[in-house]
Amino acid sequence: MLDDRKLAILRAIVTDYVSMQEPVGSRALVERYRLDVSPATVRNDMAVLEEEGYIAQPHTSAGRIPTDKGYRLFVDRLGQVKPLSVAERRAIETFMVGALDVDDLIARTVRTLAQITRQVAIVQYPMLTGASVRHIELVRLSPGRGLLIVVNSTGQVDQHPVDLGEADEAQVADLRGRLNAALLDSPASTIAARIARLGGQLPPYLNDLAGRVLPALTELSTQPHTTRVVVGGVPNLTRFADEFETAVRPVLEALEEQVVLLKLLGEVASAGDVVVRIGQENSYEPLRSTSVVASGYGIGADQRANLGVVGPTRMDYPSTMAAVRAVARYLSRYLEQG
Amino acid sequence: MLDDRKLAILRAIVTDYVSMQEPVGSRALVERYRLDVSPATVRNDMAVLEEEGYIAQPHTSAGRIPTDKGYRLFVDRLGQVKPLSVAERRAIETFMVGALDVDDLIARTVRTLAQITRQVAIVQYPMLTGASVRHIELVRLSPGRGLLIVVNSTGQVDQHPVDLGEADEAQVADLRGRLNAALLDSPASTIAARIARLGGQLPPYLNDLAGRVLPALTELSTQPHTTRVVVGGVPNLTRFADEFETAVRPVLEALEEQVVLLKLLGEVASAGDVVVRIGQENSYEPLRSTSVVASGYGIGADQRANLGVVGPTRMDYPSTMAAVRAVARYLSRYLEQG
DNA sequence: GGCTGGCACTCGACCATTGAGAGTGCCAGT
DNA sequence: ACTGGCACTCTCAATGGTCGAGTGCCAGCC
Repeated sequence: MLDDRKLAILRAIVTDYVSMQEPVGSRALVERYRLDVSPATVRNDMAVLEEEGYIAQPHTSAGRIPTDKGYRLFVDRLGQVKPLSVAERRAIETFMVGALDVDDLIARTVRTLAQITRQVAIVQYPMLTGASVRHIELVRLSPGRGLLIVVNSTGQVDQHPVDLGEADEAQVADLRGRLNAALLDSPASTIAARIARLGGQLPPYLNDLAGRVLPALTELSTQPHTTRVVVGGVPNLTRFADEFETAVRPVLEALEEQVVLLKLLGEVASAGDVVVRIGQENSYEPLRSTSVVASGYGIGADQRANLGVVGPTRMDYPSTMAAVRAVARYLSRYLEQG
Repeated sequence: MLDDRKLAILRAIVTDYVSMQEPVGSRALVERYRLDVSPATVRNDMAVLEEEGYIAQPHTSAGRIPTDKGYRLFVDRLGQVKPLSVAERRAIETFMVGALDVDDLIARTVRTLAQITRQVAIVQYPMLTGASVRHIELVRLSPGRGLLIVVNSTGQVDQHPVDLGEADEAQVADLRGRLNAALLDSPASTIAARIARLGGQLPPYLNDLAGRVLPALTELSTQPHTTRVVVGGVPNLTRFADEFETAVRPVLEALEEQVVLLKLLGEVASAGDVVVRIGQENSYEPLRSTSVVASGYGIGADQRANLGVVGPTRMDYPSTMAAVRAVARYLSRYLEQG
């Protein structure tokens, strides 16, 4: 029931509204996009599009704006691939040349993504499945309280506090030695099994301590750093100063909640390619008036970390999607090369 | 030239403007604060205060608002100590009970400070001078590139990438062993000297490598974590939605620049007590229309880390200063107790 | 049957006018 | 030295009128 012309009109409405930021009428439409029909015809088609719920009027006698449903159709069927500009491409390529370590790499990534999309960027720390354990440190901070630290071959450092129970310094040193001896240079893929095996071979006097430490170690070495996200480009939110109380505040609040961001990225970027969540489609209530564009990234097929941007529903989807995809790919490639 | 009554009027103006957020006139002043004189008298005094530059009129026939100079006088001589409310005090006490480690402690601190001041909070990572080196790890990531990691007794983990030059795995392991043997459990106060001494005792074949690693190690062990700050309470900026383009955007941009924040805190909080920078007094241009309230904190007299808040010049200085001071003290005490 | 030009209609944006109110500065009087 | 009174200024909110963009509908045309 939506013929080609109606789709073309919807595409034009989305495009125009995104770039002009104000409702678009039938006359402007035929003038700016070569539709080769009269405004009256466009109006008839727009009436149909409105009935079907793809566009809406803010008020009578104003132009139309796309609805979430309209954006969805646009993204799924109408968006044309928009290649990145030379400057954008160069920005991506430049940003990682000087990365010192993983922290720095992620910081640069989030900065770059925010810059080229001109939106708020979110990058989750990568899972480095190719990494192997380089050192395990078990520190006794005070009686009962300790800290477990795992250093892997990429230079990533993960830590987790542990309750040491009644263990004394000697027991801690004993276990630390055994852990390092048994697990050093284990690839991440086999580490869980090795930890389990080690658990059965320990002398009885270490059983209590091991029972407290080993679960944390398993968690650390199989899900390193997954719990951290980095946010950048927050100042870009000031571009929407008009809808401040309604839209910006909830977004700022969401951005301070690591847990929320992780859940958000996790839900959105399940498949390998770029995924878009538009307005109401977001399950997290305060972000119902924004869109999220995200992608998984990582080494090989095992992409379990995510990155993306958050912006207004009226965003330039083709460009944003292209940028997110490009950054995700570059980052993956960089990680593969070490 | 400023008699008591004029000072009382200035205090009343500041107090009223801060709570009401709008210019205050002579009538309202005598009504709300028991000044025991007529509005006309107040007007005369206000004329003097305006001449001296302590207050200003947004436009003719509007009330007066304090200038930066007026706030300065208020903070220096007129602000009365405002004790924290029970709820605030309890919030501070509660926030650290469950702190797992240093990261968690800092995260909780920034959250608490943002919550009770209702402003943007900034907390710098603490210098732990009482700490001793617990483990040194030197990892070779790829030929030439390496990572130096220092774990201290409080569970804090610092890392720094190093250029390993031509060194092979054996040399790296050799140096790592010597570093740990020589430096383990060194208190931070003596570590620099020990590193220097060790440098002279190394066999020649380690000279090149040591020359690359030792400077980084010295830096890490004497200035651990000082380069990191954590920001919280950003959503509070939405309370000033009116002055958006002018004030909020530059603040958001500043908050993304760790370097700027460090410099800011460093400049402000030099002495042990709470320090206030008001508007123009800030050297960093984009923050010229905001005020910074900061304090040093740390263990003993050796307070070299800082925390504070950033807010509009029209803030409640007594309350904010009390909150910053209280949080700084609690945090210091907590760190001392380990 | 689908497209088009024409037309009456609606409604928000914009502008000028106006009145109310808050606040001031000044001055004469106590 | 303080006060009451007064004329003046200026902002803010409300009012009302015009303008124009945009629509829906309809009759006519290809």
